[in-house]
Amino acid sequence: MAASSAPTGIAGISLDVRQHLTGLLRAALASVAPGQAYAEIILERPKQASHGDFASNLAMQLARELKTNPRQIAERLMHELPSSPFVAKVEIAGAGFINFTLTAAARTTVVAAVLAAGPGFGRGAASGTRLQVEFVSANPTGPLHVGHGRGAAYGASLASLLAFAGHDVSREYYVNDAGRQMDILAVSTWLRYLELFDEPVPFPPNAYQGGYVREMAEQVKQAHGDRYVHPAEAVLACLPDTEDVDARLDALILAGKDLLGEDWAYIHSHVLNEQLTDCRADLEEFGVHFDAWFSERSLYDTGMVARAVAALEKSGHIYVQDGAKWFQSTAFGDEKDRVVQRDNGLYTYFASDIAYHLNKFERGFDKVIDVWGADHHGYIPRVKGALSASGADAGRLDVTLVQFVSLFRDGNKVSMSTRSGDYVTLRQLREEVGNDACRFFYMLRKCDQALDFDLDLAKSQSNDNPVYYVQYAHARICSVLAQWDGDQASLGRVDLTPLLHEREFALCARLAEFPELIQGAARDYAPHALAFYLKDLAGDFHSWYNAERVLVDDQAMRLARLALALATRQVLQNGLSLLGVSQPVSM
RNA sequence: GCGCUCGUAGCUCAAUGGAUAGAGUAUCGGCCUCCGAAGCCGAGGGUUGUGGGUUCGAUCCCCGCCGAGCGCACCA
Repeated sequence: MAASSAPTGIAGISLDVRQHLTGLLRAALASVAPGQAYAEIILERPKQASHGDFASNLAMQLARELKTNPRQIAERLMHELPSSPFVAKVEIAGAGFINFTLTAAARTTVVAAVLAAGPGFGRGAASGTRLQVEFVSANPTGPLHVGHGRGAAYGASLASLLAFAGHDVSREYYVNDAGRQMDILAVSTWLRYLELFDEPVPFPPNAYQGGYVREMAEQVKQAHGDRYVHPAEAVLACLPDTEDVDARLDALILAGKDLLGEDWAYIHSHVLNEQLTDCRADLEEFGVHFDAWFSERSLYDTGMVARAVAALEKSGHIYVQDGAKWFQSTAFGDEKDRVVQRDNGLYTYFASDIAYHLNKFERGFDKVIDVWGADHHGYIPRVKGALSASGADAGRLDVTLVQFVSLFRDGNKVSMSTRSGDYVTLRQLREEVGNDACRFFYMLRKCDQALDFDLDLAKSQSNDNPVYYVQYAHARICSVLAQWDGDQASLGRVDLTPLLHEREFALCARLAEFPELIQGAARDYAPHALAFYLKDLAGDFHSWYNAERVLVDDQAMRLARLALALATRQVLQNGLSLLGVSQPVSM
């Protein structure tokens, strides 16, 4: 067993103590029930300290097959367990659990392991799998709002988590720079610009209302004077005689393209650049970084959209009806078939999205993860269907839905309409609550849970925000280390046997849990689990720190406790940095 | 109407099919001549929406019902 092959004693066992115990159980199993020798052996960490460090439900799982009382099976398994220098006690409890209690040395050795690995403690072995996480991908038609903020915090933390767990991760933002929405933003800006020259055209209710549109119009005026001015009458003359607001808006876009000619492209690209630059800066300040910004328009420019549709056509998944081309997504479980090319010849957003996802797959990712707003859930069957129809493995696409954020101010739900420009931006939220609190707060609920965000509460009670609780633990450790003023590097080699209190064992157990927590949270795409873990870790630390003094006179005791504090700080740092939350030395 | 995501303490939220369902907050009671009280210790607070099923065991898996949010475009 590991014990005999580890001459340095038990220093190396902490990371695979689970494996070690599994080996013991496997040996006992082979003796008790040879026919079940390959049954899965599960070891979990009991929630209650009195249940030991690890528990196995093996006996209960075998009960049915062996037609025997679980507790009897457990007794026999326990009797056949090989002895181990790491196991202090084995007990049968409850319905038939086998509970293992480790020796003191086995429980505290994690401290040395943490200090030896440092920032790498908890990092998974390289898996060799390439993942892509695409998130935010908001239309660059206005400032990011608090809903985007949740997607940004979730996606960024998820990507960091997956990378730390051992995967090769690429973070991507899909820029919708080719659609009608961008045209609407361009024409909105142009109309505001015309107003500045006293050529007022009634501003459409379904155009972008936000103040940033007026600001962009002002910028254009400053930079180019009256170059883009046309008489209001000329614009109005293009309007159709209809009450249909969408038709009127489309007519305005056409009027802009006709009257401005080549200059339309300038307005269009100017507003795009303005919004994209702002979005990028906003996210950077939020600690959210991307490896790639993928342009939707590039899919058209390179002919990939046309090729994707043509391929589907060739494989017989497209039919023509009412002048439009339809993808037969019902053949893949969708509710209805979907248009990929309109009767006017223009491709739909769906068409470019097919091309985009095929492109992702062509880039060789083993797994493509899309983080979408929950309102896009109906979109999943058609995208997966299109991938399947194109001969791709739709199972390589995982879509994670992030539920809505409802904002409350003064007890009232804040209406959130991008079009009306009436919403709280991510930037405003960050300024009110702070980046750290924002990032952590977003992570305190799993993504498929709707979030009620009370602005007043978040603001007035920011001191009660859990992020401070975790950061405070970090600052306290920094403080005590500073007062000790010794060589921290030497703490990695100290004798840990003075650590004997239950609170010290509990803290050690929490530290030892970190690597498997990382793996589990990465597997489940659940960065919130890390936030909850850090809260628990900080709690275990505060509880211990309040009960036991670190800087005691006894040299051996002092060093052992300093080592435990330093190891705790290391794991706090590793975890907080994955969530994009700072680790202040003092607060 | 159909589909997706949900329903857990007064409130905000956790819980790889496991043991007495946990934290925070709020309420109540304790702890600073002592390394940071943004902290700690303790108390009360629950028919996990509801009715069935699966099994040694269900908050978790399956079905019905009730309720909430979202979606059901030749918009993105």
